[in-house]
Amino acid sequence: MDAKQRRTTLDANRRRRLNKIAVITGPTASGKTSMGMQLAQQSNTEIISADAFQIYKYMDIGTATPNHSELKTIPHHLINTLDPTEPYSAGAFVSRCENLISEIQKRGNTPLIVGGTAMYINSLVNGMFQEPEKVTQTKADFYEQHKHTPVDNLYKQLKIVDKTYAEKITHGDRQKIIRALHIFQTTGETFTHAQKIFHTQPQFTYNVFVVPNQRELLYQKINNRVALMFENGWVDEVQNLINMGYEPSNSRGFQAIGYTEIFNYLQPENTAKLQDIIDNIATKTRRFAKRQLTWFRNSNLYQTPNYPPRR
RNA sequence: GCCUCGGUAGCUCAGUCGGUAGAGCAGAGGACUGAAAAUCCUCGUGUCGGUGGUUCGAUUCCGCCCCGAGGCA
Repeated sequence: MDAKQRRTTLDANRRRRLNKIAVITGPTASGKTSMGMQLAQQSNTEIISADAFQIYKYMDIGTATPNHSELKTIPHHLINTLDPTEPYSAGAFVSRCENLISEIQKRGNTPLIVGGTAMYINSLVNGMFQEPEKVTQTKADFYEQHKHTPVDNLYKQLKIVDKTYAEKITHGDRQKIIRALHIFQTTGETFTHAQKIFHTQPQFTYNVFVVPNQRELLYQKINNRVALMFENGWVDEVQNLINMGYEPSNSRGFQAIGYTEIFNYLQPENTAKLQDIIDNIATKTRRFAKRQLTWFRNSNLYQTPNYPPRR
């Protein structure tokens, strides 16, 4: 390689580095939104949400969707666009997100990805298992079919067809076991192997930043924020969803922490006190944050100076 | 003042016919390839209220004291 060639390679590398798309993530209530807003002020930035539930309409308070003025100041994508009954997933996120990035760059603007759904970010940055059509189509049926099969049986089956994956997950994890079995049945490939052959490459490169935080402070912020959500009318928001015909049985949106709890609270046969519901939701949110922290801590994907703190 | 019942893990409580103790919840650690705010795995947490006595040995039995709840006055 001569000097000139070396220089062009270097330039290309530098360009690639400069072109890296920034991702801001962190546990719930860590301040991702406001940090994203601050960063976005600097140039023509458009924010893409990497969040599994802010994408739904009519679910703003409990999902901590950015408020009206924030949405007005900076263009946001993948927020308030799906009906609560519609499915959403890592794959759906990645394809939408990659399309949006291209569009934004074509406009000459800078995309900024903000969100706390670690699996979505992982999938975006590392690529993911591209589920074949036939898998998607037959999924619901297969899951329904095995709804009542004892997990032990399912796990035994999985151990026979795909020992590697069986050992990777845990014996009670019905959700993952069924998925692996279903993929084996429809594609004829073990999930372990299928993950390799159907793996998609990411279209862009990214710099992922984790908002630093301290555990105790974070838990305090969560407790305060949950209380605030109730003050801001979270119960009314859920009542409104019910009035529109949305409920846990027909809407994926209800998988977001708190919504089903409040739904149950609003049922006529409910006997629980509101304060207990609030405490319960705060606990679930803390546990969720803890899982997020585990993810950020143990993946080489996430980099922020002095992060992660051990405790 | 007297009587009764309690005081054991961060919380709610079980238990030890005397050999220094568990459950649930909270908490901690971990896994994760199209449900991921989902789903799942692992793990402890202690002056057994204080103090004296009996005993080889007391959280357990006895006395006194402190704290809480109820009752009688």
